[in-house]
Amino acid sequence: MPKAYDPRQVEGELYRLWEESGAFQPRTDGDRDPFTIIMPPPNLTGDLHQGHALVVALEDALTRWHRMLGDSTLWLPGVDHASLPVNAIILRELAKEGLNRRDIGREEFLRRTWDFVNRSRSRISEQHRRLGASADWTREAFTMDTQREKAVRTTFHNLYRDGLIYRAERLINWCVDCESAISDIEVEYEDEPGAFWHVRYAIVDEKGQPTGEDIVIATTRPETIPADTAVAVNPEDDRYRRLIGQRCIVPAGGRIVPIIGDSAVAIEAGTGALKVTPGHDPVDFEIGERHHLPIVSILNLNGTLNEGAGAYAGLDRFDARAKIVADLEADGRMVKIEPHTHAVGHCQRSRTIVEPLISLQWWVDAKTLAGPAIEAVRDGRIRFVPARFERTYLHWMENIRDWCISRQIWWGHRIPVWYCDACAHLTIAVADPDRCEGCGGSGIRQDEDTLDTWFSSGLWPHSTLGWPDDTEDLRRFYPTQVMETAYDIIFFWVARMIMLSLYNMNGVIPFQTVYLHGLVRAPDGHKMSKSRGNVVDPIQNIERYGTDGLRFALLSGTSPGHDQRINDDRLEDGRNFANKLWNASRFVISQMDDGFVARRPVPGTVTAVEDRWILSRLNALTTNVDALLRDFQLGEAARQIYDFLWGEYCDWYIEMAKVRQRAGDTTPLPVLVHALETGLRLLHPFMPFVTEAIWQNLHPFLAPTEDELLMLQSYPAPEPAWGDSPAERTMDLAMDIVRAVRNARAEHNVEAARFAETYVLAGERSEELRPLTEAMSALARARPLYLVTEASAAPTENVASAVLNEAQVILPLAGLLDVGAERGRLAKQREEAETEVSRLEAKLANPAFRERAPADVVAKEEERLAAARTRLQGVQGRLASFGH
RNA sequence: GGGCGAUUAGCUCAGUUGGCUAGAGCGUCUCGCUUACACCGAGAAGGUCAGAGGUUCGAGUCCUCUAUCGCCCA
Repeated sequence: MPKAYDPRQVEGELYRLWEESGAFQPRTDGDRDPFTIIMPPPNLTGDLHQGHALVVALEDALTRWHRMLGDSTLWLPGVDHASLPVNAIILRELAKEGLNRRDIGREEFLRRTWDFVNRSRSRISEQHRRLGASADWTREAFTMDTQREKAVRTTFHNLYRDGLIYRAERLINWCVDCESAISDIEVEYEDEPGAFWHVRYAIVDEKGQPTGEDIVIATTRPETIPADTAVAVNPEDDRYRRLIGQRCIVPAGGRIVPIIGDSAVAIEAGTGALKVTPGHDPVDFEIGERHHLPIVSILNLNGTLNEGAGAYAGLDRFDARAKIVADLEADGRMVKIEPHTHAVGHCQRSRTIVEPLISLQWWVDAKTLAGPAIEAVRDGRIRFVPARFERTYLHWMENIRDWCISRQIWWGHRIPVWYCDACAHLTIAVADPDRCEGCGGSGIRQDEDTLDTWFSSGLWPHSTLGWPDDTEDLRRFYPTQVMETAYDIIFFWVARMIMLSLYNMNGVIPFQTVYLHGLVRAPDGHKMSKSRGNVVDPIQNIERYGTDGLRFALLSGTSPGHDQRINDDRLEDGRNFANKLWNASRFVISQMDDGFVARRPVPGTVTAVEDRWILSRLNALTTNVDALLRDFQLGEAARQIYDFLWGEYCDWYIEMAKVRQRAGDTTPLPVLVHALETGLRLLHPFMPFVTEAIWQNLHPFLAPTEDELLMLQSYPAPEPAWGDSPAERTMDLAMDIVRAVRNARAEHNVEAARFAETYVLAGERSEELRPLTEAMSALARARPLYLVTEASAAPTENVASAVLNEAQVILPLAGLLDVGAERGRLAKQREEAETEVSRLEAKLANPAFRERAPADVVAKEEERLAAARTRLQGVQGRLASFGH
């Protein structure tokens, strides 16, 4: 084994070994519980980012853990066709050649897109492998492959049949840049500085002649004035109530419109009078419906104004605004322009301003589908981790609006609807039809539009398993156990998977637990994004720190639902941990000759205190990790394994074992091996490569195993028989003594290399410490080390000392003793002991505490007080020798 | 406007049924004999747990309010 762990030497080869062994595929032998995670499919737009790395780290950890528990474990990977983003990329490429999609036609456009997609797929799959993902690649799914297309068409067909999909002309969100409708949740509102333009509308009499009176409205969108079909005021508003029923002139275009009363008008906003534009505003659309107002549409799909805008036709929407404002000012119709910040809707993808307009689109009746989806979470069949996201989910579900699913782009699932030239019948089919289902005519045309990508990813938990076919996988692995994803796609994805899965799967939930992780942010706390230019490529991190270093950094910093920052320090720590483990293992392995087989220690036969201690600690760790993982606390589990391996196993146990081995005692070896091997198994789900690499080196010295891979060994289970609190108590004391000696030496500047005579005064606890004399002596560089029971057996002059609760450490330093420093040390120790004694005395003197606190807590505090008093007494004794 | 989250050592963060004398990594300072490891070892310094009230024998942990930052929804 090389002196330093080099991830590049082992990762690629180990991954091949794992994958070729077939271990990524679920084992179905025996009586195994299924454990399934369907991977959230990454977009095919580019490379994986740190968020994906976190997804892999978490899901792979859960997967490997369950595989080691012996479950029939399936982690099913896949990718998402991401219609709008991919479409945008292809359009951009075309634009470089001076082309648009209509120049090349649908077929050529799709050919180019598939080309891009295939390249992108293989890159993403390679990146997943670099991350160590133990996913079953034989089952990899793609939202656009034939099986998933069948699922999409079947779902569409059934929803239409049940009246849950319909086509209607409604107000939609139009993205000028994407040239498509988008759904409500793809619109992001941002506060932007704008203005309230106060515009004077002339009131007219029955003949349409101006009465000379005006009504002043305030609008944030003057360019929509030509589409006004009313002016509305609140009927409670005394200023305007008398005007209700009268009419006024729209100052651009000259249309005469009614003044209506509607309680949706906010009295205090603007002037309290609202122009009503049902064709271009959702609130106005509703007002229009209540008052049966005509709808005027003045926008073309490319963002220019149409002939409905009269003189402004042909102008771009932003130019039109400027022109209309200028004209109103010229006409004296502009009363004032008041700066005003308001929320402006942007397309999530293109960031351009979204235009509400009337359009004929396909819709899903989300309200109906939401019912069972709400129930499944309310009654606990599906639970969220962390639980607070249940409220987020429920609130959204309870206020859900119908979902616009048609997109006016070519990349995606083409809507499986065929219109007939001869009759009005719509043919909705899974397989392409060649004639109209209604009249049998052959003149049929498929709908030009495609479906929202989320419609296909909404089927993911069952479509990936083969639905609508009645497959073995579907029967075995549905419902899945865990859906692990980011909290920012609860509405986009989680909610829709629940709705569509319940619908398609006869009310059976898609997953039991929704585990939501936070965002991975840049070191400065900002969101990583391409536009910010602060995206870090996880593959670069892997090159520098190894996959395990990256994974450990991500996992140890994670706690459910919370964002985390990732920086080089954290990655370095992960890399260092891998190296530390590598070297500890190198040491252990170097202790064994060829042909040696480490027997597994058996509880009751292990006698050395330090052996009993490390095995007891190991059992405590195993017990904690088991509970933490069951509770999805992966970060805490990772940290505890780290603390055990580095802080207890390496720093103390190995060092103590060396002492015995140097004396020719070989008994620590099986314990060294067992604790290490168990630690490797515990850590494997978090750091798969380094643990497997070490295990492969360790394997020859282990009792034969059925499988030759660490990834297929069993996960350590708690073994209460290893619990040994007497050994822990003894070791705690021994470690305290060693620390106290080291501390005293350091403060008196005793040369590190020098062995110094040391007395340990431990009273009745001396006997249990005696077997550790040599260990303490070596670790504290205390030689000779006298373990004494009586204070009289130790010198008192010219000594440095430390007083612990149950022992004292005395170092005769003669000429080396810094008297001033020693006085200071002792005074500090006294102060600490005094504070502790008085704190505990006060607590125990409180009758309420004795009455109400549990007996074990009271007993513990009493013990502490007794110990603190002994300690104080000891320090005072020490100080006395200095004449205090 | 409504909801949620965060605020703990110089920095990044743990601390999940209230018992903590508040921890870790990094950074800082001191010292490094010891062939597993300098991607290391030993020691040290460093915190009124955002603020104010409250509940409780006991609050970093529960409740109320306030402040700052962030996110979601309207």
